[in-house]
Formats: sequence, structure tokens, C-alpha cells
Amino acid sequence: MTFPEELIKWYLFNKRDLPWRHTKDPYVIWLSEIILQQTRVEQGLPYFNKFLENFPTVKAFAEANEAKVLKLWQGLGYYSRGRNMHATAQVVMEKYDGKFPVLHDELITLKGIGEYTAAAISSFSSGEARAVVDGNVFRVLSRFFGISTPINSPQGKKAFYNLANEMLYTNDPSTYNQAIMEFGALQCKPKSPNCGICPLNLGCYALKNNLVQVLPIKLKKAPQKHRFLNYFILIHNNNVLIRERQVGDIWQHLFDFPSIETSDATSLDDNDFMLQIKSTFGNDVDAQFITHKRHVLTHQILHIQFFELKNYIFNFSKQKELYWVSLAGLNERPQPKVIHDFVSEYF
DNA sequence: CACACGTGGCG
DNA sequence: TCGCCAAGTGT
Repeated sequence: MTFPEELIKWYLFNKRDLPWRHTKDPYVIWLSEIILQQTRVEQGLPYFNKFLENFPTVKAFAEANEAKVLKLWQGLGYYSRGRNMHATAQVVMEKYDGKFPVLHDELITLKGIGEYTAAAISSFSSGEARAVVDGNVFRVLSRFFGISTPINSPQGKKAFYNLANEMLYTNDPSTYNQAIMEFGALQCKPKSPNCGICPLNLGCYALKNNLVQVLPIKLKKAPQKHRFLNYFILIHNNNVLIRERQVGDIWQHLFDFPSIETSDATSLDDNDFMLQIKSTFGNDVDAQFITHKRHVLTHQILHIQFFELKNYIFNFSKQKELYWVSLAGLNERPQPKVIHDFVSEYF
């Protein structure tokens, strides 16, 4: 038995009895779909009932004032959904004579209705062959077929949309769409799905390859972190001390000056910072601030300060990554770009 | 196109 | 506790 047919079989036996599954009325389905965007069924269900009681028809919805709509929406989150619904209800009254559209291409033009919702309403209410792609579909397809392309990357979205439409059971798009989403919500759950009782476990790539906990892959935002690098320029007999950066951090194998990294912005007046300098370079050291700059990388923002050191003690020779370099011959060294920028800037 | 938008539940 | 996730969309 094929993938979509297995899903539908599972669905017919295991589906929850939800109110919006008893109708093909596009208005009612629209109501449920908007409410369920990024929202769990348990959380959205009371709102669905509340909205249907207050606004049994699009007409009633359109004639309500926005304040009442938002009042009813209170506590659901993503309040633009409520405002967009109100606007859409009025467009349906004016442009569609109060008859809620059922075609994808019409639905997609309405406020608050994107690719997912247009596919959902059109397939559920008119049987149009449009595959829904939501968080559940990403997960089910990613695991079953072993797709590791990140679901939130442009390539990933394209790949999953294509695959979803290839898999679409065109004999019954409505049931298939509901089936794959319900399957993702109840069986192929994000965390600890019970693969032992899964009807698709024999053909599941993720289960076979022990990737259920890994797929789908979602790229993290990686918020930019701030780092404070304090560089020390040590000059002796017309030589300057540089250091090769080690593996496990930015600029691997590139050269820069010896430095102390701190968790905050620092100044020489800062006791802790001065203590660190002395413990590293010797108590008699005399540090002098030269200049600072910001260096913005993809995942981090570097705050860089330069200090010139005088009267330091030569306790660096033991460290392998440190090198004395002739100031005059700097440009002849195997030059890492980074040090070259810094050096050319200050010498 | 990366990001903001809300709230509640879960491990 | 806290990050992740939940039937996405608009900008």
C-alpha cells in the first residue's frame, strides 16, 4: 500500500472528532484555519465555538465592529489574525457577494490567507487538489523520506512543497490533507513519537536510520553575540609579538596580537581589567589605550580595543603560538589577512 | 527574505 | 528553568 493510502487508512481510524470536520462551509473552515494558525487545537477550540456563536455567517462577521472581534480574540495571540479576518469578511461581502470563495487563487488574495490556508480551505471545501504544507507536513515528510534540507531554508521550503504536491492523494485531497496533518499531530509528534505502533514504521527512513530525533532539521536564528577582545601590542627591539589563533574559535590559524577577552566593555580604569593585565603581563606593566573598533561578523559582533604595552616582562616565549615578528618585515611574513588589516592600520 | 508577531504546553 | 514547538502570514 502506498504512502498516502496508509495515511488515510490511519486517519479514518484515529482522527479526533473536531467540529470543523463536519462541514464543507468555506466560512466555517476559514474560521477554524485562521484560529489554528500556530495554535494548538485545545487552545483554539473554545475560540472557534465562541466566534461561530457570535458570527454564524460571514455577513455577521463583516457587520461586527473591529473592537468586538478583537475582544473575542483576546488571549489567543497574534492579534493581526483578528484584524485581517475582519477585513477579509468585509471583502467577501463586497467583492464576492457574501459567498466565501473556495478556490485557491481567490483565497490567496485575501488578508490573513497564505499558501497553507488557501490550500486548506480550497481542498476541504471544494476538493481542490492543493497540498497543505504546515509544521506537521514538514515533519512527516522529512522523517519518512529522510529529507535533511532545513525546513526553514528557501531550498527546503521549495523541496517540501514539491514533495507534498507529488504525494497528494488526488482522489481525495481533502481527506489526505487532513490525514497527514492529524498524523503529524497525534502519531509523528515532534518529541518522542511512539514509532513502535506507527503504521508507516516499516518504510520510514528516519526510523530505519535512527534519525527520528534529528529530523526535521530547522536552522537556528543564532542571535549575534557580543564579544570584547582586548589586544595588546608589544614592541621590543623593533619586533612585535603576534599569535597564531587556535582551532575552535574565529580566525583559526590566522595571526593577531595577544589578547584578553572580557565579558563586558573594559577600560584601564576598571580594576578587574587592570588586574588581569598585570597577572598576564607582569605587575610593572604600563598599558596605554590606543584605539578601538567594531568588527561585525555573521554570528557575532566583536568589540575590539588596542593597547600598547610598555615595561612588560617577557613571559611569552614558552607559548608555541606566539612569535616575534620584525616590524620592518611584517609584510613578508606568511600573512593572515586579519593581522594584516590590524597591522597596516596601526603601523 | 529574514524577521516580528502571542500565548500556552511540554520535557 | 528554558528552549522549542504549535493547522503561518505580512512586511
